[in-house]
Amino acid sequence: MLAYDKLAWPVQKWIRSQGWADLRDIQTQAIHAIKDSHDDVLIAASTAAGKTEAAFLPLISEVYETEKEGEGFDLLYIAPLKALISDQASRLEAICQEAEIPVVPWHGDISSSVKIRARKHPSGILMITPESLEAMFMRNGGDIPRLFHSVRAAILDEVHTMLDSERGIQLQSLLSRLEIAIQRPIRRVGISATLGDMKQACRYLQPDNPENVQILKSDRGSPELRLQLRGYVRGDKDAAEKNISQHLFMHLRGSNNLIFAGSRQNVEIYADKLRRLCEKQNLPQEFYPHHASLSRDHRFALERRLKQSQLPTTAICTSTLELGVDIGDVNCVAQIGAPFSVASLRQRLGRSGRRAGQAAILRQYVIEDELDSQSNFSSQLRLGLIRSIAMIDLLLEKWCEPAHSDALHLSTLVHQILSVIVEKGGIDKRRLYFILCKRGSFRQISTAVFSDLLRAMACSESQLIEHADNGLLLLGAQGESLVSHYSFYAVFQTPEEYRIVSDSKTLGTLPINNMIAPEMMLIFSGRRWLVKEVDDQRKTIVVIPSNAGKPPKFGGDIGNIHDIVAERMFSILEQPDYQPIYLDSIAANFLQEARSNFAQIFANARIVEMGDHYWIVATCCGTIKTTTLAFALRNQGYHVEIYDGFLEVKGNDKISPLPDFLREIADGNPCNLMISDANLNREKFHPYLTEKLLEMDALSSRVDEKSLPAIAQSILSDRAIVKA
DNA sequence: GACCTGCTGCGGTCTG
Repeated sequence: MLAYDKLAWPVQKWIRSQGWADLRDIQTQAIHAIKDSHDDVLIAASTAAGKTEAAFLPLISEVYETEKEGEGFDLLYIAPLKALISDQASRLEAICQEAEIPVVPWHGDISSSVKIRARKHPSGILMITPESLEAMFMRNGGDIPRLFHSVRAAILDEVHTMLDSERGIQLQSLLSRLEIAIQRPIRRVGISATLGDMKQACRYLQPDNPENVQILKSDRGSPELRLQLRGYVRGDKDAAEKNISQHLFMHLRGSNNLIFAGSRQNVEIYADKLRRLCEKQNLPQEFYPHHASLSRDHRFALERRLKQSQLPTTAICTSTLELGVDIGDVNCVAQIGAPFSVASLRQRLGRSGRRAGQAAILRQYVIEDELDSQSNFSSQLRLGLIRSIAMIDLLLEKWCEPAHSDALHLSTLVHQILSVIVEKGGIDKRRLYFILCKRGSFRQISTAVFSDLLRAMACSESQLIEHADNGLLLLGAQGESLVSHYSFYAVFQTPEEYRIVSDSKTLGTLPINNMIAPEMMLIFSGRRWLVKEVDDQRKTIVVIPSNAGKPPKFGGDIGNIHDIVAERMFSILEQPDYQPIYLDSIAANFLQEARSNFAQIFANARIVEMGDHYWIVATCCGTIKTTTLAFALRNQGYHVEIYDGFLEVKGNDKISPLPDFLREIADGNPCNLMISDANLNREKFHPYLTEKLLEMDALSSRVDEKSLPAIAQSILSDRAIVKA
């Protein structure tokens, strides 16, 4: 039977009205998989391959063909963005109109009257955010079975954003709570364009039976890729930025494009330069900035202008335009500076070349320092360029990062405990453990850790929960106050601002979303500082001006470079014969310099003594493992700076030479990995945990203790060969 | 050496 024939007639009618010549490959696959089995399904296909329709055409057909008893929603669609929900809702409405199936978008911008009506007569497709679903559990917990008993499937869009993120764990927990509430399993349908590890996504969708998830893949329709990587020397003042802007202006003007500038500040810098170039030539404006600090109206107007395609438009943006809502086809994607992950590079590139016969175009710009005798070794190795090449090559090989997935997520567990207590109005400890840990998304949590956590939540400083005489867990005073505010539903932290103080003067504020500890360097207000003290109570960081000479390498969040990317960077540095064809002459020259400097500095070794008590170490690992080693060294008294796959280490007379200490680590001697005075309060509910629980959480997510001896061994081996 | 995401219920005022 043809896939088309398996669809209900109103759906067939809609397809005919679209004038489609054929169903796409992924849609055919999905129709067969969904209609012929009850399996969970993972739909993985490139952007604009018709994934949403692939999931919904057969599911809407099923809803249409099935006689339902009583009221209740038929399908549950969950997406990470409000804009995505609104966008998809209007597309689905057209399909559902003929079948008379209601489409109900439900998020913070939807009026309460619509929600009240839908709650009164639930039916059709509920399209909701994780946070709004959380709110439903907490405000109308008793109503959950009536609303959801008839749900046929849960469709999770952009599922890659959920894997092992706080929101993802929250959503997984909500889905398992939903299944417990309606006393039966719910079929899962995941949708994504950017999955590094299909098996991991299957485990996310169905932790009990990952092998029963049908994986549907389609590469068809991935366009030809044209790419160029251009190198620029930093030069005086903003010479490089000026030259890049001029190049962008020349090549992008007159069409729709996206420029990913890397940070909000860079977005403003390039938007300003491009705007002035338009003004200078008396041309109408077509370059506009887009990032999260700009007003909603401004962002929305720009998105609409891009989508309507009437006027040529280029958005200079941060990751705001990387995901989700359809902004139409884009001629070219420019990336300034090395991206942070291959996954996000792939997602960005997916915005270009979506029309048949059109190529996707990537323009990568890299700025490197001018070298002199004082140059830092990271400049000498051209690490920005090397990382860009590594990422582009991995992109071409269709690889992207899998998520890190051993984290305990204790902050999110605190959130879910409070939410279940509210939903049930009080609950027995064993039942709570069953719902959240045994059956839910917190399966790594032992009963002992769970008890510790409950104790921390009940203690006099926290007062999140309390034990009633009948053994039930209830909300405590602080818990009551937290859950009564609407800011509770989101599980992720909006970064806190710490005041930066030097010489008892406030320099300004800095969002803290990384571990800041004494002896770390940070850049602030264009100057270099050394952190002397971190006061979590007063939210202040006391700094003093740091020594000139070495550029500080800490400021902002450290991006998580994956091990595979770091390994590829070393193989690019070590293989003189490999010459990517997409480099311009300056970039090719940078690469040559990088290789000759690498050979000169390291000369086949992995650890190099640069002077008295001063070493450079090539860890050849990604950020987590490199950071793990850095913590072990810092706790031993070394001063350590972290780079991509490298450490710069300074010792002193009182501690042993670095190779000796590495030998101890290689022999498996235990190391102290935690910095007791580091800021471990990173997530929303961390302030309610004990020191011990915080350390456990950080160890599970931020470092990789197990790999430490192996890293030390490979560094110490005479000639450690990096695999290509 | 970074970015992004989300939010209820109720009471007040205004409009037709």
